[in-house]
Amino acid sequence: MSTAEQEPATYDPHAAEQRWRAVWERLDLDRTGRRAGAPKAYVLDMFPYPSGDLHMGHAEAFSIGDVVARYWKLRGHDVMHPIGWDSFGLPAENAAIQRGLNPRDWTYANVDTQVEGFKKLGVSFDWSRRLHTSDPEYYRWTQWLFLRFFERGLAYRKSSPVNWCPKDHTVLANEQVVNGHCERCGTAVTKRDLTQWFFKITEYADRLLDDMALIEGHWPDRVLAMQRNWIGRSTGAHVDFRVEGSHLATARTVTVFTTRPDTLYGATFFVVAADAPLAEELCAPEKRAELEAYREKVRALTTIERESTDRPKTGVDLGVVAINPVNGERMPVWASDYVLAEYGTGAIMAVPAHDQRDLDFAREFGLPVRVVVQTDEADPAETGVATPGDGVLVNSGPLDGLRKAEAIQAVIAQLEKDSLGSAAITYRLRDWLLSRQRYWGCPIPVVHCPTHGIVAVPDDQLPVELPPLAGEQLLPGHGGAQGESPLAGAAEWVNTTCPTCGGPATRDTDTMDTFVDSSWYYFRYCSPEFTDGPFDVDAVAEWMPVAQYVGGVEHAILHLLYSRFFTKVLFDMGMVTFTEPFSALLNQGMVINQGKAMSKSLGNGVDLQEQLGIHGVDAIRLVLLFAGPPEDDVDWADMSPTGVGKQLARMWRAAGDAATASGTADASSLRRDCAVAIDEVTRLTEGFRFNVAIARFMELTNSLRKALDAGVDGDACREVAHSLATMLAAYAPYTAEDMWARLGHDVDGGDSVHDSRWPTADPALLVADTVECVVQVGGKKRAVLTVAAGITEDELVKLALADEHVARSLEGLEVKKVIARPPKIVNIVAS
RNA sequence: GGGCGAGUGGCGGAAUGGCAGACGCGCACGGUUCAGGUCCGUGUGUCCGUAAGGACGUGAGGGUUCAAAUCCCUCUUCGCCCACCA
Repeated sequence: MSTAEQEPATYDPHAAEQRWRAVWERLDLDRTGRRAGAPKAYVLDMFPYPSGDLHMGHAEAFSIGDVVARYWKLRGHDVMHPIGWDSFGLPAENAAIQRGLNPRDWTYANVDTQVEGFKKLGVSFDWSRRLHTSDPEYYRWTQWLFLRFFERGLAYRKSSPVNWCPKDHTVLANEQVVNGHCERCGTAVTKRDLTQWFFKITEYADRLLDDMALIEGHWPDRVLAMQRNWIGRSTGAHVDFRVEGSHLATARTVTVFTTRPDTLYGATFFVVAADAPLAEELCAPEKRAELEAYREKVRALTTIERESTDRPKTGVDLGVVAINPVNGERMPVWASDYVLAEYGTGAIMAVPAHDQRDLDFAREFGLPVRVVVQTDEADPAETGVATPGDGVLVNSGPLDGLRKAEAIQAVIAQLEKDSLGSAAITYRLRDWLLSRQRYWGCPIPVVHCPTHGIVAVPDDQLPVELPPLAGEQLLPGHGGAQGESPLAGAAEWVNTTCPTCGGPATRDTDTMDTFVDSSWYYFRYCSPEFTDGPFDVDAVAEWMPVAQYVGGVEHAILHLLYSRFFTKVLFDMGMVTFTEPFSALLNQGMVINQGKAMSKSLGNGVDLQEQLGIHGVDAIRLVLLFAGPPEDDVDWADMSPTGVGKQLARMWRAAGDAATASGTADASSLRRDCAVAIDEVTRLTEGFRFNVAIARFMELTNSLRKALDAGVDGDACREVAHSLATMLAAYAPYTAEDMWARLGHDVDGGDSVHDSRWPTADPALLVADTVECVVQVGGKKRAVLTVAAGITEDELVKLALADEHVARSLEGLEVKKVIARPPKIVNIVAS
């Protein structure tokens, strides 16, 4: 008879949530520093944007982070697990325009909702460190940091093409451009030149690449690969070409970047970016009109057209010639949009035989093709397929006979000797465009003075606070010129005095990209109340770098790259002693439904609050963790919160039964199962294999259930229930606490499972006396023997050959070879 | 076009050179129950067989090995990232 039948109490997740949440708050279990003197661990979740109430994706992400934080707490560490909000940003502004509000009201109301959501979810945050990037106390220091970057020459202004919506007459952030269309009105987006603020992240390109060695193995390879790809370091050479034309008084030197200097003798024409000033400068007078028309056409191209891959090549012959520095050959100079102004030098030597794009262009305009690297492939001029591979150099003067790599070295050496070029490295990474013509962001703390130009606002006048605008005042361009921030319309705020001369001046009306705010928030958590700087350097030295960062892969490039950049600048400023902010990174996948991202338009969203109401917090947390490896996407349609709820109830009942168990039967098997479970769950938790760890909880529960029903020694059952509850505390905090209380602990009096210690497995129990040994014949399993763990190879082989199943398989065959790996496996080869 | 990753039962997934399918969902059957959207138990890759047992089996094909889901090669399908980056 099952003891469960004598137990009237039933598992009630909702009652547990209410009860323990209040007790935990009173006990203040999650305050950083409660375990003073213990090893420190900074566990960080990517902070949320206050878009509304928490959804299933938040539940998964923060459940993962919480397992990590709770695990290290149970291991006795002093854990800092903070929370805050990335609370500047567009949605607040759009909502405020719609409702005639100030974005602040919408934002902080949503934050309050999410705070309640996290508390209900039982995430073990240290609430005392809470911050919001839109608080003046926070953005004061964002501005302070901006000014330090400005002083170091790392923040600068230049004219740059930006996304422009011709209907709304406004600048759009990249995030507002959806498939080449304006998010707001659906109009196709074009480019427009405006003066913008930039951070000089390119100056750190090499360090961003090289320092990856410090985090390799602790960050997902995928993320590092994406960053490497994004930075895009190419090695090659700069080569100087003289450009001559009747209208050019003296020959103009134009430098190109190439990764294939070995193909220099194969250059048959020269191309400059059509939208670069260089094109205009070089253009012969009689071609001016044609070039202007072409540039107009290119500018009018929508982002979609621009990005279409196999658009035919277009261009204009500029009517001037470029002179190949190695052989004096004269070649035509064209302008085309397939050469990018922002990459390399904005000019290329075209080698159609060995570059597909150049070949496409040459075929479009009937330009010559000359093979200079002999490969196995057919003639590109005939096939239309360029041959970029390795081969032997031909038609290349002194390079003839060399192979590609040798030729690259040789030609660079010669160019350097003749001062016609040099080895060079180019990056795909661009400087970070940080200004936004929006209201709800951190104001850029400079003023524009007619006499002194751009003047930094003195530190003691920070923060430059946002004026309170609301509703229609937030419309793009409101009160200002086209392409200006709504702040331009706030005359009282804009008009100020120059800090240098005291004369009339105007404030910069742009605000910063919200990625600036989020590039340093994890430093602020270390000393959130600090008023003498963005952070207390001692507190940061104590806690950072972050031991474990958890967040979505959607931030693989921007946020994580920017944060790494900020950390390196802070290092250069002497404010921190490390160069990488996040020692380890875990990217969790998304929660999808029926194979697709949950969304309102698809109508496949699953309401988190509703699910929590039905199944309870722990069942939802656990089902999300159990669904698969944390880095994979998990599909809600594949999950069974009911099933997981039953499992939790089963664990809960087992704990209750164990509390009063009075059996006396042999407990060795149960103890061994428990030791193995502890050992594995420990490793699995540390390796983020939460789904498998949960499977082990279920197995251990099955063992305990059987033991209870079989009348196994009561003390042993209680011990196992304690171990189970303690480990479960990291995964299902409410249920674990309930189990703990049922096992006789006075939680209200301060004896919480979350203050207990992770169990350790008795090593003696992990070593089994007997082991199952598989015997194979020709690789096929024929028998399973139970043998002593310490069996010798000879004994094992003897036993194996003596087995009747084995003997039968060997009938009529001759044993050729026996491979034995005692005590686990024997393989007999026979024929 | 380039880069990276993945393909295992009806489903989510385990196993990273040594018993394929742990654990769970689903399903079937039995017990308990007035009842079951409860609990307890048994079974559940496919095929042959009443069974014992056997054959086959990790996208396809080949290779390495006593032994391959796992390592190597070719192909294929899917996913993600970047994309006229010289």
